[in-house]
Amino acid sequence: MLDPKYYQESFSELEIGLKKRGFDSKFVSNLSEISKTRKALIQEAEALKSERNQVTAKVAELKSKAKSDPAITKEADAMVLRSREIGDKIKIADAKLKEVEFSLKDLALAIPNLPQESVPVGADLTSNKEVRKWGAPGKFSFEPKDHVALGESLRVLDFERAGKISGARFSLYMGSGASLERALIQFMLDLHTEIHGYTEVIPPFLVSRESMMGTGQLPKFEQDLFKTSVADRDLYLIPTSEVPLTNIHAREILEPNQVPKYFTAYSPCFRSEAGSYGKDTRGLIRLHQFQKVELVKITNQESSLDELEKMVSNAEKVLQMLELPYRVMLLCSGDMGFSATKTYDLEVWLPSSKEYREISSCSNCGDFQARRAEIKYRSAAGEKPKFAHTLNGSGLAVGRTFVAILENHQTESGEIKIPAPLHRYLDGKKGFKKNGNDLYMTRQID
RNA sequence: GGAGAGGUGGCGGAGUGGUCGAACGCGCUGGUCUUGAAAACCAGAGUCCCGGCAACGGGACCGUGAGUUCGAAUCUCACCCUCUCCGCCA
Repeated sequence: MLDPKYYQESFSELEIGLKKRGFDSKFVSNLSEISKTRKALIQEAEALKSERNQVTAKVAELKSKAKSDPAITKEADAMVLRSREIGDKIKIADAKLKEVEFSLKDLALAIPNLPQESVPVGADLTSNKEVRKWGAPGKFSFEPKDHVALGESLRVLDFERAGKISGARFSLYMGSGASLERALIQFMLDLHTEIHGYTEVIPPFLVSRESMMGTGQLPKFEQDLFKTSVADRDLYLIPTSEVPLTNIHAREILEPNQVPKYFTAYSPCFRSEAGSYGKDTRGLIRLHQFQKVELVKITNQESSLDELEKMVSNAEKVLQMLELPYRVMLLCSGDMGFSATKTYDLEVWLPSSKEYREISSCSNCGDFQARRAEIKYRSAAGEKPKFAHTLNGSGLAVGRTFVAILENHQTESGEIKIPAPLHRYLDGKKGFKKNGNDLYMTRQID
């Protein structure tokens, strides 16, 4: 949610910002109209309430000294009648106000965050800017296979049987494949907690509608989510653990020494992928359920841009240690998610398709989510609370990291060379073989 | 699933129809005293909204929502949450 001052005072600013995100100006004029109506109704209702409060106080005073004095009793009765009249008017005014506030809130919740100054303006991904590149795509003396071919021949991925169990867009990791996925999770969590200073969390994977509102998945993107309705309860499967992590401090005021907060969590993520029929139907790239290690920060208003840079480098560190070539993209205004004010994507090199694919997305949401979820902090003891800034990023998408490792570290014989930082998690495990200082994932017998 | 108890300010805890944004205690902030600290004493301090350059004025908020009433923290109803006991369960 944006600062209401945008649609109460700074219409032009809002209009410019929303235009960058592809909204037309009719929306803004509608918003400012309703906002004016709201203010007028508040003033009307509050004037009435003020009057009633005065009358009511008078009634109390008269009654306390009335005893059986008929003159005073009569005056009090008159006051009661007057108050009743005002009360009726208040009811009408409040009802009107409530209606207007509902429609205002509806509109306000549908407005995306505005892009930060440094964000390039553009309608789609063609306007994204490459910020830097790390590593060079590997040279293969043979035709590199894609992860599906590799995974199936190694007997570590089984999409056919996953389909039998749950339908399209699900995966089954078997044996050393499952071990590798779990090792990646462990490696990422250890790196972020031990080196980067994040606190590990195991959050709920089902969340309330309110939490989804807080981070901006709802009300606009209901069709992207899986919902469960059991015993009169509506819960949503998390599309990312950004949702529970960011909501940890919802409706709280954090004290000065509590900010910034760094959280990391492993979680499965559930997405309906409605509207992406026919896109990435093969392999682990786009699934209804995938694993992710998430990074979330709750910061003060001054440092969030710096914190975003740090978060990006935290995610980059994972790719560097796993020796996976990647590039960093600064997303343009039209390609950013709903809640973001600035987003960097990390894209990893996939030799089979000879392209960079998104493996992490790190966003600064400014105070956009904090307004929705009511996350505040004091910059010093006794200071007025301010809205915090929230950031989130993948650190990394585990399934896609699995893909990148298979594809980038494959050998001619179809085995996978395991990067050194993963050895401590996999050395000696079934399905892996040692050769000198190197460790390889080998073909399994099924 | 069955039975019961309860949700009040940062915390503890009063308040059962009017002057209650809410006693009291702790904690917090500022001051006096002190070489400094502690103690003692004095003062202050919530959040949101509306108007105002501001000082300030007004409105709302005692789990949430509706209702009764001239007037609700207090009465009624619904919902949510927490806790205790029994049952079941990883």
